[in-house]
Amino acid sequence: MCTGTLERAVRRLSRVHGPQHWWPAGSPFEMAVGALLVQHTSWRNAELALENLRGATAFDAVSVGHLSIGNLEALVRPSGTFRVKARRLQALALWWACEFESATAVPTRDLRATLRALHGIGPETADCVLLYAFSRPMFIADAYARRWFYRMGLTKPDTTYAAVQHLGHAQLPDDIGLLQEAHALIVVHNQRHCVARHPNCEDCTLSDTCARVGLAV
DNA sequence: GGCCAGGTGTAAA
DNA sequence: TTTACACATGGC
Repeated sequence: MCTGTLERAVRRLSRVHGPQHWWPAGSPFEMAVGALLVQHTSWRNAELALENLRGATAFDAVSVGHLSIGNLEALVRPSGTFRVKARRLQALALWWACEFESATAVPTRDLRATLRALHGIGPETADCVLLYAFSRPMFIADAYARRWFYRMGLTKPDTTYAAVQHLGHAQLPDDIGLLQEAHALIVVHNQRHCVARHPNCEDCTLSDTCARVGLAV
């Protein structure tokens, strides 16, 4: 693949779908909580839980971290897997309350390892927190990015998260804004195409717009 | 009623 | 090391 091809593809996504401006939040902590609550659910459901937290607390790490598990479960319930997420959220909030200030000075690689060591923070959530809450240049190699890379002929179906991420970093500049938009655009692009849900469906076709500009889905 | 949505941890093979 | 499964709500 020629250097710049992927960057051009991302810019085409931006022209087709428009600027996304993820992640809507009032603070880095709120962004991190959003990344946790959106795990395996829609943003709509995560937002319902975020609204509950805004209504019940000042939405800072100390007050959220000191809520009981029972209270947290009730508040995050709309985001699904609420018993699991309540515990993950408590762990994140308690860490954040103690470590956020010093974490801002920690090198990205080390900070990622620290986040990954927290309960319930896997590779994708860690990278979302790094990219949106800590403004670190991370390419998020989620399922959508992996499918998109595969459909562009860049990877195989079983290419690992780490390998897709490495390719993303190799082909895209360390531009925070571009990487933030790239993640959002890749998600939106996939969600707007039937083929994303039915990869083997003969009836699924690209939208006229995307086909015209040569975008893979 | 079934499928899908901005994953992760755990346990068995 | 890989695979299977549990976790669970809300919209369509």
